[in-house]
Amino acid sequence: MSRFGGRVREYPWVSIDRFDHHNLRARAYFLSHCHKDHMRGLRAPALRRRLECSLKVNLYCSPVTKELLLTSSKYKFWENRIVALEIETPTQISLVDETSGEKEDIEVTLLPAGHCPGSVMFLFQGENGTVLYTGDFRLAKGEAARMELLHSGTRVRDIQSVYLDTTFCDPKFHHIPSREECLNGILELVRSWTMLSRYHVVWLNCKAAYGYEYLFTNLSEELGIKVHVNKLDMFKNMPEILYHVTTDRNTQIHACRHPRDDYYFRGNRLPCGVTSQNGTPLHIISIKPSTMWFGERTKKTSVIVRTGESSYRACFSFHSSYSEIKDFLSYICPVNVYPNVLPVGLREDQVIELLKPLCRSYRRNMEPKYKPLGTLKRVHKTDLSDTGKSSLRAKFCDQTFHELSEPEENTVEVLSHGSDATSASNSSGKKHSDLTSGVTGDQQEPNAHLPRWDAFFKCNRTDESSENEDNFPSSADAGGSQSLFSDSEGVSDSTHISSQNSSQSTHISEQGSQGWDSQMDTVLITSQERNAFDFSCFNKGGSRTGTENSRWKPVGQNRSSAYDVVHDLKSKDCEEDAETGSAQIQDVLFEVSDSSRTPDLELKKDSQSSSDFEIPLTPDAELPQPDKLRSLYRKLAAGENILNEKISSENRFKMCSLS
DNA sequence: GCGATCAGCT
DNA sequence: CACAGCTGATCGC
Repeated sequence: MSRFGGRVREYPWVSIDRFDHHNLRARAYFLSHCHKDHMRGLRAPALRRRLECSLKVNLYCSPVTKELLLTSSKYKFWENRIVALEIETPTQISLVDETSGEKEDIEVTLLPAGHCPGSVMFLFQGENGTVLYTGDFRLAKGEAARMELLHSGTRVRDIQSVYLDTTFCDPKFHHIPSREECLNGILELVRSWTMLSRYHVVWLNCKAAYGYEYLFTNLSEELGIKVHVNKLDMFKNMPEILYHVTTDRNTQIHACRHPRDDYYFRGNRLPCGVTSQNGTPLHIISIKPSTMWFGERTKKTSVIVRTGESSYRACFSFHSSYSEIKDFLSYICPVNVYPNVLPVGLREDQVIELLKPLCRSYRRNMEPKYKPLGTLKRVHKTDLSDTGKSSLRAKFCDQTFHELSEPEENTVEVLSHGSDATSASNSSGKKHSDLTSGVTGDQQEPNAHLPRWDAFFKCNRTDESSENEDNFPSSADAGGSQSLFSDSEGVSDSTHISSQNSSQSTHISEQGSQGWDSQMDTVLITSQERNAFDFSCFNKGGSRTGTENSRWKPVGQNRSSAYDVVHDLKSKDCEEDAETGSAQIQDVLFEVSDSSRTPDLELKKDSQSSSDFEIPLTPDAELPQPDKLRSLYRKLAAGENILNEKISSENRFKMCSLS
């Protein structure tokens, strides 16, 4: 939850995502997206009165956010004061003090944030420097490098301060499976269930908030089944969403809600009340999207976990993972960073310690030579529908904005909101146990001269080969190490999957003993890249940067997602389930399983499952030399066995984490 | 009666 | 397992 106070220190006349207290005096308001914790005070009488007396005060947001906001009658009084700004279109705004006539100009640019429909980040430019307020965001690695307007010419902009979504800024959320992987897992589960019969239905147990729409649209698109929701009038002007949702309860996918929906579900009833069709009782499973639940317990490849006879958890996140945050921030490399959110279980000073190494002057002090900031990775592809905007953008790019210059003697300021930097001074006490991993997260940079696995393989995939030529820390594309395992057929794939199993199943049995549903069959779904997804619902009419859907597509990935039965505590119960379909679904789901687990792979799994997300380097292990690595890669690529050359699977992980 | 705040519950 | 909400109780205006 956002604890941002509303103001950035560089531009105190604007208020963002907060509308109470001191924000009542702002000269302009900004709303990044339509979640309640970013709308505090927005419909309060105090602000309403302010609006009536100050005729020049406006609220700026994206067109989709405006649409969603005005669907609720409680915000109707804003109607004539909301200015919808197009995405990625720099706009000049005059901040006028109506009593003194004092005026200050500021330029604002909306950048897509990938958090929920209409969500944006705000890039402010003015006489006090460039400031980026991220709102809430989920951006994949390398996404910042593809945002043209974060750059000036071919270089990244000189950004003074970033006000950052730090929801998952915690090493325990180091990796969260990508949107596509999560979507894939859910898709295959829903597909498997709904195809059993027309009486097999799925309840998506989603929270009451915007952000699940792309899940609904993709399921509907892929399966041809519309999603039942309570309300859809907010999408009345968004045909790309509207088409895939319905208020007709006669459908196999439900995302409807009821105050006591859990109680309903236990009584084999959907939240909308439906329990049978034509007299035939329904077979309902629930899928609960969660991130935190996964963050603390799973590894990279488990996207779906069965938690009960007919209950599943699906990994799903609106917010960037720790590594995505690090990638984003280290690419921007601002002078200052301010966390907007306190991750659960972390203190502010701990978050700050994690972020500080990614800021500019810290890096300058640590490295002997000045490391230039990034360059634009790929020129933004202009949408055909992008009429008029490209010319605007061209005009904008012709202007000479302050080019990136060597910063003066800036000191790193990583401050808490409203505090006087007291927390910025290093408390010499004990650090969070994982803090150091944040600092060493950049360790790959000194090894830039080493051959890189992904670069090596990309040589064969010429379609995107130009993309990885620069040497950014963020250049690990679309999942880096993960794609190493899921794409290469054979040894490493099954090794990786089975490596997840032991600790996973251990954990599950713990959960089982804590009173979860009785049948604790655990299902791990390994994700496969499948790029049939459309994220257009995020920013209606807005052009998009190269989001995940425009990345490389795997060649020859024809088989559907692999499922792996990990643990079947009570196989007897499965027989009893036969009537409701649980047994059938196992047949459908688990076509790929035990055959991939050879005895020697089983032996290795323990060493690999010791840490949650990354396998740390063994302290005294020596790094392979470049020529050695090169030959290893060549052999791996050719499918040759390398095990007899002392390269255990553990070392393969190390190489993977290097690249 | 409304809003703000908090506890409790997903 | 708490992502983002809702409901209900209480208090003050």
